[in-house]
Amino acid sequence: MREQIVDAAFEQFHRHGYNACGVKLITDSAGVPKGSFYNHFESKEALALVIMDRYGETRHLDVLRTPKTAPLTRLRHHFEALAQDIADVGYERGCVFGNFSTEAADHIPAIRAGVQAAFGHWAEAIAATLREAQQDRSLASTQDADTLARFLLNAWEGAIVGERAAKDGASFAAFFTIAFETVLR
Amino acid sequence: MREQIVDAAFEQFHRHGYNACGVKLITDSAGVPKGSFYNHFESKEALALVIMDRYGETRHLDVLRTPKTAPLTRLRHHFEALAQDIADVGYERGCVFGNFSTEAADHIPAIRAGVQAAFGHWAEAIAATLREAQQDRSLASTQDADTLARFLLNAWEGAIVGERAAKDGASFAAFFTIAFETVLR
DNA sequence: ACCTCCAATATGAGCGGTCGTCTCCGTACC
DNA sequence: GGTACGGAGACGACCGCTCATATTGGAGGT
Repeated sequence: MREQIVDAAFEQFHRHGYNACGVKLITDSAGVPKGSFYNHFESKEALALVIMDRYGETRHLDVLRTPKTAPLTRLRHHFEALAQDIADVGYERGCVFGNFSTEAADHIPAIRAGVQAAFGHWAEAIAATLREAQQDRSLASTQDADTLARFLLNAWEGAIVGERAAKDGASFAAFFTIAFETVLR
Repeated sequence: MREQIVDAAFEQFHRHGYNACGVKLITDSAGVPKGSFYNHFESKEALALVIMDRYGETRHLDVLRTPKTAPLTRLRHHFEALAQDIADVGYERGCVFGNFSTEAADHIPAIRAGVQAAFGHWAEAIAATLREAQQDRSLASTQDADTLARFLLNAWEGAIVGERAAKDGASFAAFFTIAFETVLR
């Protein structure tokens, strides 16, 4: 039953964000009674932290570590997988980390810490890939890998924000064009 | 009194976003009774549209049109002004457009349309500046100016998302470094 | 094999509070 | 006298959360 709640919360937090997603919405879509929620989670906030961990495991970070593929190709595949996930649902939901950062980071310290850690791990995985590319000369840029990684991650999150308003794929297309043809060369 | 409500809503929407900002919070911080709200606005949603217009006028787009300054310098001043606004309040609030896009674009069509239009005007102002720079050869990049503009705008919005979690200025710094040293050259 | 008992979980009613919105009446001004 | 606004309060719905009451399942004793 706990697993049903987590599965449903994963979907609903992803779709509606933190504030617009009530406990009742989660339990209803999980098919469990509302009263059962607090048998398994201390609070909605605590559930959100669990969901962030779970969500992090689906961010295709494994693609960045695929052996025998060129680093920049892996990076492209990484973002393509993320883009496909969002395009598949008609650009109708954002990134859980971005949602939580925008909605809750300012007034819920634990959520802010969770988002910060998630972005940190993600940026580090990208930076490691970029360092590989710099070492094998496939990336000529001498910009600091951590700075590049943070910039790319943020540019991606912003592309999601833009796509949620436009829903036409243009922001994602601009990201791939500029990131891989100009930033990463 | 209408003006008081608009001023307060400008501040509160900016700080808390759409969902976490109630009508009572707005009227309280405006110092007007809650009952007066609907004498001046059809709904909270209608107020949000007014606020988006007002907010657009404070986005320092005028800086992009300052005469006798090099186009890329104007662009840098534009983003520096935006960054200063956010740094001044301890990175404790986002961009109204980004907030609304994340929180409300999916389920409130009028808000989505407003955000889309706002991002469109903003991107066009940046693109015009970039075209100027391409024509006077201060920008060597042959990438399409509209694509570049959309990418930069989204990268900026993403930097705000990252900064709201980290609050250390690193995302803004990465934006200025990569955008002006790598993307725009 | 069977009963007893206890801890853990299931469950929905309901807590105090807030949500966006509306009603109603008093007042002010043309 | 009519229209527009000021302002108190309350509407039904929902918020996150609690609690008293069922229901369950397995351990321990005989």
